[in-house]
Amino acid sequence: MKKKPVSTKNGHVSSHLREECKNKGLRLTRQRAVIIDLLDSAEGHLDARELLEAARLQIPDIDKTTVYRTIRKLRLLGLIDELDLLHFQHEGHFYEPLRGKMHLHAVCLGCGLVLEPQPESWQTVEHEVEESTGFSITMARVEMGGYCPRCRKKS
Amino acid sequence: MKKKPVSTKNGHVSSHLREECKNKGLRLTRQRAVIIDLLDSAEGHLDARELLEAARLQIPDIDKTTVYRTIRKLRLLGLIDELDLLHFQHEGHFYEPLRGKMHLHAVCLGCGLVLEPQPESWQTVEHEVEESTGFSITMARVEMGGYCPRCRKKS
DNA sequence: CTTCCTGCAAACCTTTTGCATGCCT
DNA sequence: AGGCATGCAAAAGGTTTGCAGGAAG
Repeated sequence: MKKKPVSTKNGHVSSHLREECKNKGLRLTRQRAVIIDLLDSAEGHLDARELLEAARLQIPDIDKTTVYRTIRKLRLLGLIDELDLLHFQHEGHFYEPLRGKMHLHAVCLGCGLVLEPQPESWQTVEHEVEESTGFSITMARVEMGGYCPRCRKKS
Repeated sequence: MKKKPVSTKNGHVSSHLREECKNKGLRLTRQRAVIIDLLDSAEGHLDARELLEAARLQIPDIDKTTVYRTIRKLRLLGLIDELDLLHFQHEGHFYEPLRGKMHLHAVCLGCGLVLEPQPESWQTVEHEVEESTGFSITMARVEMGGYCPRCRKKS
């Protein structure tokens, strides 16, 4: 019954992240290639443990340390983003390739389904905040909790 | 991050959170009363450690376990919210009394300043998401990263 | 008086670090 | 060749759990 968060997004097969890494001068080892490809093609959101398990299928001896160090590098280069997904049934973090400045996740508190709509009206919110605070916003993470149509009917 | 638990108003005898606890049948012990009042009157955002230290000033022998257990109870009752504040220079969580359905925090990535504007346009985003996903949104957490006017000038 | 709460210690989980070896460029 | 990356072990937070004694209603 415990579902892990599921996303609707489809991963691209062509490795966008690999290119980025080369450009940024990151050494492309076998381990990194595998991790990068997993992130790039994952259907849902992966946490460190899942990433490790998936990588082990291809490199049985890969260590969690390598996973964490790779994640960190990619994060510092601004290539992936770290999510909490409201810590719904989960303590750690999830990772996904960074595709824009704003990330919105709508999490169903009933079943864990995760959708990623892109509301046009977001720009307005961002501008309004920049005006009222004087901040220059460089990134934003929006996590909404609620109930999907199916879970709403059950209750 | 230098948000210190500045509890300005001395312990109000009847706080909002205290009432809620009684209504929900939570036993009001000395330890809980202190923790609740700290959360209710805190100016910044408190994490578990700060909460413990502040509580120790009033109950020297209070244990971190009690703090965590109280936080959890309050969270499950929907009385407080748990924040990550983008994990800026910090791994753990922050807590604050739940005052509305949407919480927005703008974090300065230069100095850690946190503001909480309330953009009117938010409602539009929420409606747009509800329409496009079919979700019924019950809560939302928005965390923005950027640079405050002062930090922008330094660079 | 019963139930729920507390303190203490220890366990747990996720993430980081130190160090010697190994691999990419 | 040289420097960055890896694996292993161990540490470092943050948070939770087991248990016996204690307080709240």
